[in-house]
Amino acid sequence: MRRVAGGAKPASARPRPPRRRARTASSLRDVARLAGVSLPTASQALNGRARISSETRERVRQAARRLRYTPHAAARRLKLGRSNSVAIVPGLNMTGIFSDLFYRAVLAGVGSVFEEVGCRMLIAPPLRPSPQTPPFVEMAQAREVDGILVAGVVDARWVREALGAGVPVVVLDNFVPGLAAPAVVNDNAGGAYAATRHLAGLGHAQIGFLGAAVDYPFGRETQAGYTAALRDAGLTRDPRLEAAVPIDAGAAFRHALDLLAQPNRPSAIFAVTDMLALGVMRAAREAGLRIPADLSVVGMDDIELAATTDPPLTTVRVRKDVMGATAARILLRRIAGETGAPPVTTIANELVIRGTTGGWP
Amino acid sequence: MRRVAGGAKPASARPRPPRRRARTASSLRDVARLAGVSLPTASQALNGRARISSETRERVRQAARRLRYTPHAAARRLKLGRSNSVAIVPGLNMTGIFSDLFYRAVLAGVGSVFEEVGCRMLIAPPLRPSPQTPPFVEMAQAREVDGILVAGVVDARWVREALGAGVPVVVLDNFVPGLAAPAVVNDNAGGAYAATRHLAGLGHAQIGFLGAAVDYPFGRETQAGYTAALRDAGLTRDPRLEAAVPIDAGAAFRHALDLLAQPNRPSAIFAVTDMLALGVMRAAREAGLRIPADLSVVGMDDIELAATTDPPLTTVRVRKDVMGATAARILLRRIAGETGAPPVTTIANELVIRGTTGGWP
DNA sequence: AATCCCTGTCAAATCGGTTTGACAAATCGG
DNA sequence: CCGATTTGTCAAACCGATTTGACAGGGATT
Repeated sequence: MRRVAGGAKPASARPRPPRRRARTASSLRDVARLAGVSLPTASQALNGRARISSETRERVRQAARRLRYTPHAAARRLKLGRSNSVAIVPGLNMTGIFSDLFYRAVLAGVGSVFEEVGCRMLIAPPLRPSPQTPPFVEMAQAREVDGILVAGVVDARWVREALGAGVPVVVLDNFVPGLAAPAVVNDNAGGAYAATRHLAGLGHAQIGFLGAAVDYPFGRETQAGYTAALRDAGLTRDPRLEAAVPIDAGAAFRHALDLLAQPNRPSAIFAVTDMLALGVMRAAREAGLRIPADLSVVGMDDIELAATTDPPLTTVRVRKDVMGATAARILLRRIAGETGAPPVTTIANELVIRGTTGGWP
Repeated sequence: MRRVAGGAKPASARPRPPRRRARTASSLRDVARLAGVSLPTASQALNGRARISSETRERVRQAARRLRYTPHAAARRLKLGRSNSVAIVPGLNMTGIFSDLFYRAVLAGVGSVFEEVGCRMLIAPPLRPSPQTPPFVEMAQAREVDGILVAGVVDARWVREALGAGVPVVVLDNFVPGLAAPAVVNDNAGGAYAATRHLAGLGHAQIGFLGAAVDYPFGRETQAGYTAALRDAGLTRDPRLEAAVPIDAGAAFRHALDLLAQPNRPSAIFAVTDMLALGVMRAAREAGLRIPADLSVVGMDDIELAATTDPPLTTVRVRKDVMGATAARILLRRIAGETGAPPVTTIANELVIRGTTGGWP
């Protein structure tokens, strides 16, 4: 190859120029130099409790301030062995960390706690029903995070893998028996029971149930609460009044239309989430039924929306923020080395009576 | 103090036992040892393109697999100078990263891009109107993240500070002129224009406007679009038909009641966000007006909710996911060193005509 | 005056990787 | 058969901090 005078940029051939860094942040070394002390002395002056004369300490502090010194995060992490951050893992039943009205509120509670203690929150890619190792496990193995908070349904196998890497895990809204990770759950059964008892107390005898698939604990627990309430109220179950649907207002709408089209239609419906209850309300409008005169509706969750529907929705308020904050605090304790957390913490909820429930007949 | 025999746990006095690590993850050194090669050879075999015999490479790979080796995140970051992660900063106008219907959709778009390239998302604590240095600036100075994505309103001063630390910044939904950080915004003026023209085209002459405070660009831009559309349609502005309100359905409800109580009430209202439009719809019900027969309503954003109201809301669809994804891609390019991004990227939106708008009279 | 104990500072090791350059062995061309 | 090149491996330096232990100098004690 002919070399053009001046060089056809043999960039890779000659030793690369040291590429002066864009605007290199100052390191502890710079601070030490400016303060006229050695590097370890500067370190001690800034955060050590070692024997440093107050005069030196002040000099180092000023130098650090002048240079806008902030310790390099990765360097500290490497040396200290802590990353001061946790991973938030959206579970299999979440559509996405930012796309779920329920978990969003839970995570607000989580966030407030971690923010308070200065712990970073890393949003892990949402779980997928694939046999591949999910990213959060690799994050654990890479010690990228000090702890992991899983929100929702997760394959126990991966949790064990993460625990095996020595990183504590707390599971939100999903108790897996036998797992060495504490869980924080809502009292789903209790909530369903309270909602159903409320309707029975108003005189309803035909109480419909719009539940979730029973292959998730949530589906089973709400089902159980509903059934127990019927029994305690002296009512008999009628399978024609019950349906299991995906958690989706559209699906609820269609199933509710079916329920309401029956000759022996329910006079009240308990839907296990507010989104489902919204679908029921839409179906009632469609069927020409007035709420609550012709049909009572109770939801569960108390998403913000619930208070502004027409009429406002009676619902079981799930303490989403408390769930989140509790899980966060448990995780922080685990990270700190404490082990004495109960395997499950159940958060009680509260019936909020608004405008969609009324007496019958 | 009397010491009880057996000791009142002088825990802090005696040297803590070395606390053997829970189950120490394997390091590259272990892999090298198992494979019978030196440490740098193992490194090269796993990810270098250097001259390693394929036999050795395979041996190292197997050893790594056997030991479930995952490189220590902090160590790589320190050496490579990249953290492979970005900070998401909730702006001043966000109630919280998880509590805002609009930004939530934007961030879903952001997330999909970063997830695809394996870039971690760190949720920075939300900005507060305080003079203190916000955490995201420290994250930049600590090189904790490679880039910063600010969602919403932010003090230009802090953005400059972060840029000064050499960390690229992209601002979402808020263009600050003169800032060396590219912005991605919605065409607010265009959307307001389209909405207003739509109403004018239906024959409405009294078009009300529920806007936002004009001290944010969003308020000014929508105001401008509304005004221009009136002018182009040959209508005259009437200040009694306009109101500026906080972005909040409750506030919209109250202001809309006032607008509708006037003798010369609007026959149509354009509200600059869907949440406001929901408030207007509630106010119309309260005032006994049917939609769209007595009052047409147009919103803006097209939050999920908009399609399920009764009747479904006509609105300006903001391409929230596109905004997010675009901003993410621009940031990635900035991180890679490219500088040729336009200072503002405006995302066009689209009028979605549903059931809340009708002809007049 | 000799010994001892503090006090304040710094040299050196470490965390777990990546990268450069040196070196020995193998291969090649003439 | 010799020098040049290529190939495969490893020693050493480095990223930016923290922490341990050594050391010099000054004051108190005997």
